[in-house]
Amino acid sequence: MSTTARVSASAAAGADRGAATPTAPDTGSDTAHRLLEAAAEAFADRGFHATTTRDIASRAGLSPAGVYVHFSSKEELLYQLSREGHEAARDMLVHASEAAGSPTEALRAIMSTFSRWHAEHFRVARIVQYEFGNLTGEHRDAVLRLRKQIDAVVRDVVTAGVASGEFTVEDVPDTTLALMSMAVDVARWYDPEIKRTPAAIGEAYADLGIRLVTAR
Amino acid sequence: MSTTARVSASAAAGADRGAATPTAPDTGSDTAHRLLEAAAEAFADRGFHATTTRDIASRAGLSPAGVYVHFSSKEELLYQLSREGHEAARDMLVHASEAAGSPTEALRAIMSTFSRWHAEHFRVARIVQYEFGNLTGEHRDAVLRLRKQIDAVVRDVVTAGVASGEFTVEDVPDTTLALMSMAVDVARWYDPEIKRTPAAIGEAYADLGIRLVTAR
DNA sequence: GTCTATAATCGGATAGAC
DNA sequence: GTCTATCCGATTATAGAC
Repeated sequence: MSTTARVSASAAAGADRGAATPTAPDTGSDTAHRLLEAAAEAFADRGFHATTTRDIASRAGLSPAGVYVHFSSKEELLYQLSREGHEAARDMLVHASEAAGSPTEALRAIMSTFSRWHAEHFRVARIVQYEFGNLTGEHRDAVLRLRKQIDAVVRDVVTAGVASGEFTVEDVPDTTLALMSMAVDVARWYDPEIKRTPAAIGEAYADLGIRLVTAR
Repeated sequence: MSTTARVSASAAAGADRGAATPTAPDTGSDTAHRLLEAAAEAFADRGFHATTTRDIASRAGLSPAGVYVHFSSKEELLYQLSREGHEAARDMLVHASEAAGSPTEALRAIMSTFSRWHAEHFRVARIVQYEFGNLTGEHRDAVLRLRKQIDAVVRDVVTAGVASGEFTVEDVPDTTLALMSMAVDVARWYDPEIKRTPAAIGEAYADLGIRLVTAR
């Protein structure tokens, strides 16, 4: 389904998954993983700036100083979470798109996958969508590149559907944005207490996505 | 257009607009207005927690202590902005809905008004949509009531359209939420630098809204 | 690799002069 | 109603013992 901005899922996943480089943060260890989980919960619930490193440390069962053995700063924790979240979302969309036999199937797969992910992983999704602005320098640039890849996957499907005559849209980039808005906003309102399951949300949004690209 | 949750715009607007009560914050004066504008800019750009009262004060041309003559706390500033923003959005939607002659017209008016507002007033809109969780106690309750009124206005239009046979939807509350998601998310991605005008966004989203409630 | 202790700074809010 | 000065708790990050 992808054209101009084709993203190979395997290549993208492999690029930064070699033997750990010596300077890279210690994201592999058990404790680092606990810290990432603690930070994800805190950032999603209270926001990046409202979260203290003490809060993260204590949720992970460490002293305040323990954080800095594994991550050089609070922003480094945010970056790891944001990057991994963006990569997971992108890879899911690439696979959904590639497995589909038509633009209609691809759009259904993309909308159900993407909106379901925003419900199921709503904490990471909130960090991905709403804490991007707290990244600094190169981290911000790196994540921005991932965001552009994600956008391209969806846009390419819409473009292909218009080309095949399956879709009728006023404007491809604008429609792409509206499709993504529906799925992204799931992270804002989703609450694990509600009755609707992430899977049901995904099915509903697949239908709504098709409606958005279909003229009366 | 409204039924179960009818909200009279005039009554709602008048309720809290009498002569200023002695205990109420000084939202009428020039300086208070400058502070609100300064806070709106800062909260929207950097978030509530990342904004310092010193930042707000200096943007308004005051010393750090000057803020507290007009507002009792940083949260009080957030509350005024959030409440006024919610009231403005609600009143616009009520008027759009009441002025329309059919559910189709009402939905077009609601979607174009609401999405245009999220672009034109994207700073206040971001505060309304993303800083709600930083309100405390009664402030939070009061704004939650406004949010329910806003939801009811849109839901009533969808319900009326289904009743008249103009709309075909799977589920009224779920479709209402998806409609609002598209408009709300405008506040996240809108940037005054882009070429699309708020009015054009409003027109496009009126069309997309109709598509969402129309079966093939 | 984790801790205790602490440096260095910041931030919300107040006191009291003008 | 605004200012200067300041209180005082909180916060990120580091030093150095174990």
